[in-house]
Amino acid sequence: MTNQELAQVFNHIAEILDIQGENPFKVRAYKKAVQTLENLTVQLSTVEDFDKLGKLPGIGDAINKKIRELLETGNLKYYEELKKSEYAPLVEFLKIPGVGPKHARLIYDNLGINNVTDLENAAKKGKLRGLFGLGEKTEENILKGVTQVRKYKERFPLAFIYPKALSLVDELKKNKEVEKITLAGSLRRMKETIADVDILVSSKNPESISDTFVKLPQVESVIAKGKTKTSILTRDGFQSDLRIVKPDEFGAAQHYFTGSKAHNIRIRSLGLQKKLKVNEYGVFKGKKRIAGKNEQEVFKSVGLPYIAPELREDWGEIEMAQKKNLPHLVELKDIKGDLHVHSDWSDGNNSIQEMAKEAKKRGYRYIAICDHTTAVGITGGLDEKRLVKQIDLIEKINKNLKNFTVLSGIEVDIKSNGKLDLPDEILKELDLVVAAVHTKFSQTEEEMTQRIIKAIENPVVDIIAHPTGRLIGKREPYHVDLDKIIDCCKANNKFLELNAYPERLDLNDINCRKAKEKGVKIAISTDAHNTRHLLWMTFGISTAKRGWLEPEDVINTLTLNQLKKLLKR
DNA sequence: GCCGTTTTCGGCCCGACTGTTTTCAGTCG
Repeated sequence: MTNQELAQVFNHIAEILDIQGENPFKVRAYKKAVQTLENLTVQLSTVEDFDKLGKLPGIGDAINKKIRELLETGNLKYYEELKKSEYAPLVEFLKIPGVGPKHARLIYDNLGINNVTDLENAAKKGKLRGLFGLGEKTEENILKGVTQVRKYKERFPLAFIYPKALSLVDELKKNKEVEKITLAGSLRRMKETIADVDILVSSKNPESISDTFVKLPQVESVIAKGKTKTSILTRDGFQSDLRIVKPDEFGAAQHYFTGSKAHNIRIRSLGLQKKLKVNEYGVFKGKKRIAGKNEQEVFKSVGLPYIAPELREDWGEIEMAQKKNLPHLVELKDIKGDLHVHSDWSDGNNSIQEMAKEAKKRGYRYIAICDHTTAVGITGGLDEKRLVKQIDLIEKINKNLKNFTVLSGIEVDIKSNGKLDLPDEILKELDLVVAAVHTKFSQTEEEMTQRIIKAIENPVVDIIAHPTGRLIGKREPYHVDLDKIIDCCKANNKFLELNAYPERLDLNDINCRKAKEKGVKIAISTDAHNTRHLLWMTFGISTAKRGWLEPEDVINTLTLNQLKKLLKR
């Protein structure tokens, strides 16, 4: 049972308890445990005695015991009983915006409705109005909500949302009453998927900003509109929340609105210990406001240095900040090259020269052309003959380049038996060998793990590309024991890729951190198939930051000479 | 259910908006 599956169980428990009307703090305790489980860098199922990991935040005796039962038996009696509760089916209602545990319970207790279809019919027939606290408007909202859930139930990939969010910001900036403006929420923290776009504005004329916002061309409908808080649904199907504060409140609001929720709760608790109240308007000692103009002030008031948005998940950053031991995160400016890009020799759209020119323009010093091999089944995958020709061409291209080097690389396929798609003799001639799994994803964990280990143990291989094979929202990772893969890389002095291709982001944040903890270095590569894709490095960097990576953890922060030395070529 | 340099009991982050109400509960982030 994976951490994620454990988390799902406890989340389900929390929701059922919530509807049953349990002590809200008990519900919150379970949700806190869910957070902890989702953010762990270790798979609990692989740890012999997880008490040795030290105290896990929010997991006390009771939940600890339940986790053990789940891991040992695959079952939890308490949970099985809870699922038999007549209220259990109502958790479906919680997905509908505007419907929470109280309304779910109210509707069931009075009308006996326990599924979304019946709920929809009842709302259409006007049967909900008249229940205590429910009226005509609530019925309308439930109907809208049901449609919305069916239409847009997923989160959106970061790279899909990011440019659309920036364009909302650009539109808002046209209103001259905007003083400062920033993205906030999970988008500022650069999570790999985004549910909604949070925007924060400071202005002396909030109403004017709200008015502009609801009239933007992107607006499909207005969800809520107030003086300082307004929400819309965009035509692209995501929600965007706007918050407007006074100029000197901007920092406090920015911190509050960036989250995460768990991080904010910790900061507020730290504040409370110092008898301070922290909210979106500032930090207060009694009635006196002592901070809030910028985020640095807010952190300082609770005794912490500035914490980068990408770290604000309450997965250890507060403790590290208290010890003045925060990582110096890798930045885009540290990157000296891209170690996995394609050209028109395989399925890329641009020539080697064009890719090199664009990379140089970005300030890089090198780029590795890593086209596919034939096994991938992509037209134009390189066989031995063409690879030899490409090596020659790259040599010629390099003679005409100043302060920039094109490396001869390959994205060689790891066949299902762990052998590579090209002979070692030719691979040895290259500057860089990136190996990747593209076929037979259905292998067992044992088979897949051995397959990749065999590749890592092959002396010609340098980097394992997109190590888990997942496609965000489309394909789950293949079954692989990543701990063994990481250990094997460490033992053989090999590297793992953080593939910045927006739907991959593979390794993800948590696994990057795991690799770092075990001392395995990472190559952040775009897997670009045309010159525009080189821009995706931004998302690679943000994922790396979320994985706590520092420049020294990333091999493409090295100069060409340092890199060559590391690759022993 | 969790947690503790005020506490092993008694707290648990905080505020805006909506819809339904005549002062507030529910929901959301």
